Amino acid sequence: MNRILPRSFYEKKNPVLVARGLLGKIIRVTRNGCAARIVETEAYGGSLDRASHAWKGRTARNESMFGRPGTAYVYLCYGIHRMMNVVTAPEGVAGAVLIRGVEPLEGVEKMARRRGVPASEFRLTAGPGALTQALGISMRWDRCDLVCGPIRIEDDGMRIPKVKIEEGRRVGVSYAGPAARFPWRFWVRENRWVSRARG
DNA sequence: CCTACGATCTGCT
DNA sequence: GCAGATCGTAGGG
Repeated sequence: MNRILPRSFYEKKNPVLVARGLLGKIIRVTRNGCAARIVETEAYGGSLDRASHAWKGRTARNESMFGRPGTAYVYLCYGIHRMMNVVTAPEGVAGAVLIRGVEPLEGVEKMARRRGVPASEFRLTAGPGALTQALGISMRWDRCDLVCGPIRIEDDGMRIPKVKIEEGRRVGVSYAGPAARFPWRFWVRENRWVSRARG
């Protein structure tokens, strides 16, 4: 049986550790029966990370980033795409991990219908905006609990060997000065469902 | 009130 | 490689 990741998993002070640790874990939307394995993540920090929404401080938009570890931060990007993050820092401190790519496991036909592309295609769940659409994650799930809420992150015992984890620069944050070069993006080497093959 | 813009994706060149 | 889609947020007047 799969084990739901405990709150302690998310309470590490460094989002980079959680970003690495989430590779190979399973995200499950209990309501619609869809599940997928996480193969690509990015870590985001607080006031010291210019690429982070929390860089300028606490606002109504990024409020959930300061919330309880093990909850979701879902936001709208470019007016079109929903982005799914896992809050990782202690309450009151900003820190999150963006889920950027997942490998479909269950409910694949539902995912294909939501996306409007064949289930066999790479586009089904590669990319942060694509995977939220595939899994049916909307703004309603902002701030929801990932330990006992409608979205869960599980461990089925699979381990990604260290040599199969690659790291590189985060995507789409070139405006962020030195922070743009932080190697805070992680993905599973040669996995088909990684949004971009290299960093 | 008004404006600029973004942790993206797609389709076309 | 590039433009367009599309809208909530934040900051300025």
